[in-house]
Amino acid sequence: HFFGEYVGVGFTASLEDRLDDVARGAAPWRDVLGAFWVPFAGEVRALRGLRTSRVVDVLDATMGVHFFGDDQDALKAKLHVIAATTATDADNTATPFPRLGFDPESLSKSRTCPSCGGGRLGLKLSRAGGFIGCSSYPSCGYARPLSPTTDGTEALEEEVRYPKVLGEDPATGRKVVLLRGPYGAYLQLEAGAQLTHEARAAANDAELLAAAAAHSAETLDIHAINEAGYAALTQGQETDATRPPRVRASSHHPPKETTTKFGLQGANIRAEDVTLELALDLLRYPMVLGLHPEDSGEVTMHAGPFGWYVSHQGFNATLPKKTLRAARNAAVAASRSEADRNGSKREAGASAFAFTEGEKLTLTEEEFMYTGAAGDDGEEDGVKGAERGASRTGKTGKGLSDAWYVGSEKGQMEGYGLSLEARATLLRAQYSPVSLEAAVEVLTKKKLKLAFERERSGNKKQAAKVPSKKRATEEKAAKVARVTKVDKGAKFDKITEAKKVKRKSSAYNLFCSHTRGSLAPGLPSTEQSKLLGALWKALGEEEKSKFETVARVVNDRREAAAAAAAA
DNA sequence: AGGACGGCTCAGAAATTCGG
DNA sequence: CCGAATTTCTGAGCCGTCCT
Repeated sequence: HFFGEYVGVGFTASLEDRLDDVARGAAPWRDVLGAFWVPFAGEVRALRGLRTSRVVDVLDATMGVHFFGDDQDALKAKLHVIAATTATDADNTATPFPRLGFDPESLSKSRTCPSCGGGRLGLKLSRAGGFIGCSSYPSCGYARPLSPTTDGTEALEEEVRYPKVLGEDPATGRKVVLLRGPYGAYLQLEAGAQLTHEARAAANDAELLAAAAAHSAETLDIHAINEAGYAALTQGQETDATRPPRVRASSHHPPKETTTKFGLQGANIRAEDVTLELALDLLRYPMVLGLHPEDSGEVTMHAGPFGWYVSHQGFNATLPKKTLRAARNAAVAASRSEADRNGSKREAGASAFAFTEGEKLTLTEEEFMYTGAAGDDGEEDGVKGAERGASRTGKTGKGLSDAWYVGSEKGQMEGYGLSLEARATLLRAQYSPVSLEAAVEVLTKKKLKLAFERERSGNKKQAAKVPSKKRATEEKAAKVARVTKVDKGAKFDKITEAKKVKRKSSAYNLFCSHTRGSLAPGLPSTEQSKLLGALWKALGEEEKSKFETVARVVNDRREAAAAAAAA
């Protein structure tokens, strides 16, 4: 519409012909390029005032048939409006190319905004590119990606509309919202209305009651504590062990009203899977797990862009998958036993989650859903497996998109998935906090590992300085043995285990370390190896026997040192 | 299978940047 | 200032080549 001539097939073909003329020497290149450039530059100048919004309008009109299924009549009507206003634009130099006003009624039905019902959908442009948005923006925030839909209805239902209000935190009444930031979806716990003094006092009293109950078996009257004073009540209670927790007046520390955020990307959660319950679970992080037994410093659990980790005194350690899985299973087991105690019906899905990958299990009717993942036989997704007469027993595993399923023994992914409710319960359990003990273990392990590495690199430097290489390796072996005694980490173990039993040095090995230094500096290691191999072969028997003698001595001493260290 | 070597990739975590 | 994304830095682990 703006450069019609230049995108035409004929234009390209004729320009190619003329360029061929230039190549043959039949036409001067200045004339050919000039014939193209002069009018082209003029058109570019003329369109300098063109607004992006106008281009978007025209794209909206012409592409509407693909995005919204606009009918041909609607398209014709719009093009008519474009033609009419283009003429007006040319005369109007003060405000060139004003925004087009399409007649919304001329547009197809699927243009109606599914969110507000009043606005019309259209092509919009953001920093990140094109998208489909509502004409009532900003009062209506509906948006969806630019993708062609045949009937529009199916795609719209799956779409998450931002901001999405998930609900309220029942404890505080603060709003829980799913938002979309520059880097993806994130959860936000809004700064709620300031609590009244009475509400704060009640909350504080409840907190104190809980603390008191945890400390002593007998229930304390919290109001009596406030009136009579802490000191009077604790008279006669001498030791730290019997002293109840410190009591502070409620009005002294009003709760902080800050918004809390949680990014979904790092936790690898899909926005459409987030329920209010899961959101509240996630917004508890960073969470205080407890106090470190050594120094009583807080141990906290966080979600970073790289995954879950625990922190203590500024020292971080990533939580291994094994630890997270253990936390999940513990949480599920706890909810199960609680349900059993209450005599109530077991929470749907709970029984399905107290498993580890590869375990055989039988699903209940509620948990079970046929997903039809394999062998498309025309069966509709979501049909209950029982209705299809399928077995509800199989091995658990993780399929595409990390969705849990129960499949046949051979893992053919017959597709006996978990119901949506069961899936939601599993998701929640997945983000259970780890125990303080587990966190401390992870932290301690990493500290030991770091200490081990520091010592090892320290020895390396020492070995470079001190001429006696043998002494350095002996020290290293001794330290490795020491660390191995206190730690049994997976990868860490591999290192220590490998180093503990030191392989014997061959005469060739000694020759290599002796000669390597005199090779040309900067020679690649593989080339060094080739050269050393050739040199070793070329070495006379007498020379070789010298290295063999040294090797015997070195190995004997190493053996003696290892025996001493073991004793 | 494993030791030696430097270079390389990968992953974890700290440091920095971004946006409201 | 805060939380999240991106960049930067560091160490682990692998590669390939020789011989035992």
